[in-house]
Amino acid sequence: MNDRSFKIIVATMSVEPQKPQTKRDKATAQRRGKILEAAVMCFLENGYHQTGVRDIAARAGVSLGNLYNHFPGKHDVLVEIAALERAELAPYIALLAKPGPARAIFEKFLAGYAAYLAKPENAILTIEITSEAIRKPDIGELFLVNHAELVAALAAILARGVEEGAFRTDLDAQEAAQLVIELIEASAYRSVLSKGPKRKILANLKNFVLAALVGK
Amino acid sequence: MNDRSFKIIVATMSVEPQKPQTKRDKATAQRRGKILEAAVMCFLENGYHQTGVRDIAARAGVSLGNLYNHFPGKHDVLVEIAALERAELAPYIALLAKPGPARAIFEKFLAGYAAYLAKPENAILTIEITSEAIRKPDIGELFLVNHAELVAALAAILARGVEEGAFRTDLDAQEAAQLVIELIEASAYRSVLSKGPKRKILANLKNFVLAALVGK
DNA sequence: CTTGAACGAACGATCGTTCATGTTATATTA
DNA sequence: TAATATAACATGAACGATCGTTCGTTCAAG
Repeated sequence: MNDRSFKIIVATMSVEPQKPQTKRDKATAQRRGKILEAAVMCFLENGYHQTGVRDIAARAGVSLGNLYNHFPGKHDVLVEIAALERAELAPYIALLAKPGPARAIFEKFLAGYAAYLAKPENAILTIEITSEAIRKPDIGELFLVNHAELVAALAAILARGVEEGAFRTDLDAQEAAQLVIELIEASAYRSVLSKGPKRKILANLKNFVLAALVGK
Repeated sequence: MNDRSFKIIVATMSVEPQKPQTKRDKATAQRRGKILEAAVMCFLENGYHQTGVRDIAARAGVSLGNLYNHFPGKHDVLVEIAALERAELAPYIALLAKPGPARAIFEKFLAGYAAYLAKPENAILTIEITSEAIRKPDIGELFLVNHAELVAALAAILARGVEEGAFRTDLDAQEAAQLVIELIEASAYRSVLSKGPKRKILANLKNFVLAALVGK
């Protein structure tokens, strides 16, 4: 498994505050990061419900009791991870907000976001969180906010594309954006589940989506 | 919650054999059906991992020990449910195999399958099974077989549609079928998760998909 | 001296499964 | 047909394991 995404997650979370940063605060932040990192790996390998708090603590090299000094409970660990996952979407939203020809930007976004989800660790973690979101309201809300943000950014550029004449004139930007996001994600999940060769998935996805948007 | 789908499930499973049908066999089949029905409801309400064997037994009005006379274990209950879910796809596959104009049949299929998944109980149950399929090979295989069957049937009619001139000539039927199925399913799951009004989802889905297929 | 991080034993609950023990319906006898 | 043997059904207590969480204590930093 690739450790890259964990690094990102840990890096992201250390940005948040601007505290006095005593020696102890620093150590605490590191511990929290280690725990989150360990939790992500556990959830990826065995799923949220099959992972015990002891597994996380052991993997993080932290005692069971100490984990509860840093997190109120198991659920809160997942919530924090879900929030960090959300932060990883920021670059793609930023990309969509850039100036330039709508269609070119869209294609860049499509390739980038699809590549991001093509990594099994990202896809599986998202599935795990989504699955939990069905019954845990706080996670569900977080999930929907992520989605809405991404869809809104995409809808904006689709609308601009319509104005530029790059897309069909009768395109409902909002709904099309929803569907495109869903299609990218679903396609990624399938490729993770089937474990087959995934070389041509992106190309087919691009063809299909562009046909739907351009309609020519 | 709607009890209709459970009835179907139970009815489906009673068709299987053509046994001597003693009084005891009949009672046993009923018990098994009751247990499966109860399990489905539990899984829908609380998810697979949050459901205990005792919950299933209690809901089915069966003793804990007796449940193990009918099923080897909890996992096997889910496997059986997954298999029954698969059987529910049969009508849609059959629909795709019918003769007639490809486009009309496709539109009928699209509406039917989308409507099926629009029922929360179907969508959630599928999510639950999919989620489990990631780490349980037997369920995963079952899931992929379902999918492959549906995709193959859809690909066939898309190919016919290309011949008939109803769809774009450069359409890769196999890949397009994959994507269409994924899009229908993903769209349904989102609608379940968001709990918002879902009246216009089908119309938008249809527009989008047809634009992608027809490309005009 | 105060504070909170760090620890692991312990708690109560629940998990999936097994088991000993009746209790029936069915098949086999007479 | 009536009696009996048999095998499946039905039951809930019990098992060992593991769950998430709490607690009392130690120890070092502020």
